[in-house]
Amino acid sequence: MNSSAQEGHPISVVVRRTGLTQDVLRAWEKRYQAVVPLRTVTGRRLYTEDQVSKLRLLKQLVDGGRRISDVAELSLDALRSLADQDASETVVGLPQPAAPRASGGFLSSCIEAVDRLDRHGLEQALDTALVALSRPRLRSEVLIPLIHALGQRWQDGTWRVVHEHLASAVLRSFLWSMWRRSEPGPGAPSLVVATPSGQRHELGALLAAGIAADLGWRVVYLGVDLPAEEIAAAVQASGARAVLMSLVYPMSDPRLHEEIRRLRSLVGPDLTMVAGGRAATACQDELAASGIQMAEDLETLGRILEVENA
Amino acid sequence: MNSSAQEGHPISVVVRRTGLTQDVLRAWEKRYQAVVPLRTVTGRRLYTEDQVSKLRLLKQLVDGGRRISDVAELSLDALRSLADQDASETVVGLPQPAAPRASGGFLSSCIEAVDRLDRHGLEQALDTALVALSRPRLRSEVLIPLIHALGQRWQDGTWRVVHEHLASAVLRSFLWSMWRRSEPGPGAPSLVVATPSGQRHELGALLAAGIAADLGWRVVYLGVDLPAEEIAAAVQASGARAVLMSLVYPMSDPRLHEEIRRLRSLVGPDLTMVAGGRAATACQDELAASGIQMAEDLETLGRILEVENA
DNA sequence: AAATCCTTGACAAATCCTGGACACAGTGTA
DNA sequence: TACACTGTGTCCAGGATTTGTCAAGGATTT
Repeated sequence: MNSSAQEGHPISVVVRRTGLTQDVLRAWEKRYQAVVPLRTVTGRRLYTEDQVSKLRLLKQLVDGGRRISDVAELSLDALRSLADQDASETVVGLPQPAAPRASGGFLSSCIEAVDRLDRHGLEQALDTALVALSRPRLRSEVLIPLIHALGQRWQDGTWRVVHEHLASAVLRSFLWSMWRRSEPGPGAPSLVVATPSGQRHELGALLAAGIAADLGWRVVYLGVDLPAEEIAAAVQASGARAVLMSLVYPMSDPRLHEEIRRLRSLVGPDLTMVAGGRAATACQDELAASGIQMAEDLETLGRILEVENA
Repeated sequence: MNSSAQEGHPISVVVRRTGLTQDVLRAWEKRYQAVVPLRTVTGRRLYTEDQVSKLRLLKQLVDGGRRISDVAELSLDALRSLADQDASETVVGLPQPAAPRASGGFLSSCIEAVDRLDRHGLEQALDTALVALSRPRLRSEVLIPLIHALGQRWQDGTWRVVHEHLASAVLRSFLWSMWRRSEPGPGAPSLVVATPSGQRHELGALLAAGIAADLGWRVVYLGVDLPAEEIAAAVQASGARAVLMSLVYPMSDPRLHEEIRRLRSLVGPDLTMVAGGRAATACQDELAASGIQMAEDLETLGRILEVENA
């Protein structure tokens, strides 16, 4: 899966991706055995991907007010459900409905809920999937298929506009809350996420924002349909190191090309720019001409972001 | 409840989430055993989720004029029914007791965060206001002024489109999460919330949806910019007893009347329809002609919803 | 040679604890 | 009316624990 995961990450990478300092990392290891990384023969730490996830979760909980000594030794799963519980702060959690075993079950209960225009049901289905699945799997096996289903059934007339609207509203809020709590450390590089003028589809951008946040970026999320000048201004104001654009719909828009070119000239030739989404693959060549990297799928996106972060 | 109730919350978290001070927390524990948290081996308090809820309720009741010594030892259920009772009384009864704290500070920290394009800061400011203020006050003293400020500063050029986008995204998610968890009882009537074709402004609709949910409606939230046919279909599918529309921008749209009329004819003359928002007050007469009730402000909206619910 | 990483030990800022005192508003009593 | 009592939120002092950070001295990697 991940080429670099084979050897494990050195401590500096973990620092960047978690927002914790080296000292804290070592202190948590020594004092609570929060994570105990492997070592090279010469004693240097090598962290696995899972350990990085655990550390991110720990930081999230600690930032939320938990004591490190209380949560350090919990398992990854326990941490996830705790984090989820904290996320719904204000409320006494309702009993969790039984979790379907296969992830296909999650997807179909989502779809059925949309079918019934059952907002609450959809949210519950997503929530159960959230605690049951790892985030990459949640994205690739539930969220993305659901978004596709949305477009599909809207096109073939199975679903009305209301279905689409309702599901979008729920998904938007859900995707947002997946990353809103993650706060990267002070050294983390910033990334502006937006869609350019004419592009109205928000879910892809939110999905990408979540992935970036998971990888340790400080995400400046702008939303959809923004003129090049606005994006450039945000890049400037936030000192971003990269811009990420999601291009989905409409597929081919004459203005799109022009917008991209303008954006490139506004931000200068050195800024990293990445594009993903169906419409991006369609005009791959033009994008490449403006020095924009392509992310065909989520793994590619993850890989690009990881490289750029380093 | 969560069976793996894991570790509890340290006192600082409870302070943040209940709005009580550490001193009060300890005093209530020592003097009335209102809640008796577990302790770590070194004697630090660990509160469970249930205890936090109980403390919340206690504070609510005490703020409403009850004596802590009278309510401290009641069970969670008893407290809840008491709180319900109190709530229904204040609606009929005298005006609210004097405002405990100035809420202007919340608003200005929100605005400053938007100024800095600081998503996280804005979310934090809103979260603080959420625990400190009652929901009606939160809405009328923070959220609505903030939405107005948004429009204002966008118009006069103080803020760019990015500011507006960023703030909208945060607010949308915040407003949504204010009511998404509320689960109406089995008998609760349904209410469709949407904005008709041409109306793109979502925040008002979300605000209204929250109020309705607080009043016990089962809210079917459809989002913005929906043709009359779609709204009608949703009414049908969900068996809604009423439709609520938020009309904000654009102020006067020739299509609007037509849409409204069409919607009325599609759903039949008996369905309750309510409209609110700036654009609604502008074309009051036309709306009345279609048998639509006006909600000039949030209190009016609340009153209408309460009557219709009965 | 510069950058990265390691360990150990120590420090200081936060956080939390207890017991006790105090101020103030009602409330009942002389 | 004056006075004492009670309930309650707040404050303080003194002490313990928790936790992030730093420095020193040395090894490894680039």
